[in-house]
Amino acid sequence: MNVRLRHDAIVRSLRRNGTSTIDTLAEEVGASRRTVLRDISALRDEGYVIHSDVGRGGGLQLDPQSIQTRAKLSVPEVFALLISVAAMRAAGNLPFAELADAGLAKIEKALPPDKVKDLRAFLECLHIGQLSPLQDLSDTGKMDPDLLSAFEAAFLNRHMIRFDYRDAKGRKTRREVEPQAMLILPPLWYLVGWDPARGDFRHFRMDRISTPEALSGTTFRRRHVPFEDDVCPYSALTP
Amino acid sequence: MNVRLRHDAIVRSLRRNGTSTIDTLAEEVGASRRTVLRDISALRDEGYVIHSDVGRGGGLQLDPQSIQTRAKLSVPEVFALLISVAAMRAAGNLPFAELADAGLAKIEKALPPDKVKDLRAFLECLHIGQLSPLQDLSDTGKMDPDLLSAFEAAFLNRHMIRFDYRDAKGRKTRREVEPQAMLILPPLWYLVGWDPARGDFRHFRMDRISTPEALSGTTFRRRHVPFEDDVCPYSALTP
DNA sequence: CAAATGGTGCCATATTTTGGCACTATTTCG
DNA sequence: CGAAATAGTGCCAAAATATGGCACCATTTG
Repeated sequence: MNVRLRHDAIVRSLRRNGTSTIDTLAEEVGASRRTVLRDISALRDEGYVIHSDVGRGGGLQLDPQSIQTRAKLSVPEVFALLISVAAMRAAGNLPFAELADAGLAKIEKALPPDKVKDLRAFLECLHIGQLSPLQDLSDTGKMDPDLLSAFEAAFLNRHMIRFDYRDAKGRKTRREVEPQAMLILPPLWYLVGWDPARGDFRHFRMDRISTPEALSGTTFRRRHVPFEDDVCPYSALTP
Repeated sequence: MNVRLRHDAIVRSLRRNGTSTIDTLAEEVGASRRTVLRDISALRDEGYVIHSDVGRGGGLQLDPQSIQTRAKLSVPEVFALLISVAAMRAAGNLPFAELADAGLAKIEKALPPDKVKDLRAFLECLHIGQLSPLQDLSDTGKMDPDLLSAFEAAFLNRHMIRFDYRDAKGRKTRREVEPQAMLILPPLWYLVGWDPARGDFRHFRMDRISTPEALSGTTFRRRHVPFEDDVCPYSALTP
């Protein structure tokens, strides 16, 4: 039997039985006592907390808190999770934020080093604040699902971004802007772009953007984005 | 060299070079052509998308979108991430929600089956709505970090929960309630408990709860929690 | 056509994992 | 106390697995 499968079988068995002796485990998974002992040691190295009591009535016990998933996530998925948690905690008073952060920190540690750099660059563009309660939210629409990949490419590689925009009065325009920052005023999200044609910053509500596209041939330099005092850039999770 | 390390080395090399031939890779990682071919095949099985072109000028190319992390998360961390994303998306209009969901679905698939059942039971208790803009948020405090583990145990095993509560007027009481639901009105979180002593439901703001403790000897039955119409129970991510 | 590339099957060899055994240390039961 | 039950370690031969080399095939490019 495969090592991986045997480890899983041992964990399952420990979870089911509460307490098991090494010999019981060995019989259950069809391996020798010696091998099970080696597996236990390996599981401990992996982070599983397994208590042991020697003597009559003793045995092994798995701490259920220490059970770990080993999900494989793609980089955009990690970005999305991170943004969600960051936005939520900024929206105020997220319980369990420490745990969510700990999870994200682990995920971040598992990323390739240059992706971590990308992640931090992305987070630097993220500004979070509180929306005025007077804002009319009645026409809030759905976000274009292509936004994240277009934005990821645009922010990370300093590409300009082109999209169709429908403003509050329903007028449609085609825009080409430098994506300088992302502003989150829950539940609304804005792209803060420098519009070269107009020589000024413009805020675009994300749910009014359609057919976004990063212009891979272009680059731009970062500008100082004038934010009000109560809007602060998001500080990265792990310092 | 270790298989794991060699796989990592191959991925790194592919990421750095853009296009590599098998022979270049073999030289770089110090293995034979045959072994590198086997490794490429294994990486593809793991989910890496590697394009190949035969003929002069051909070679291998790694699709950067397919790079995966393999973080190991504990179960409470998964709960915390899930709650964060669920709450955020309910708070309105979370961009990239699909991606975050996809990530969570993967994580959920990697959980042991009984933990998935727990997760769903937990989510059934989660009700999410919109806070009235008139609510005074000035005295919002920090959540007790022990809340999640106490709540997890209490919700999943139907244990009563005991805690100290400080109400809006600053009066402190000690409570023992059945945790029937969790109500999220961002940015505030409430425990909805049936108080047997008072024979009625009570709402407790989570940031006013301290020293929570699941009473492991007790159980209770689920009651119908009277929610207003605009508060809906959170529906699990993967159907 | 020849050269450059990815890809497969086979087999002997190198490496790693496994099982068995002897042994130690600790606890519990009678 | 002594015997039994338990976890844990070190060592070595045997079993299993990974590796490298080779011959070979298919496709593309010049």
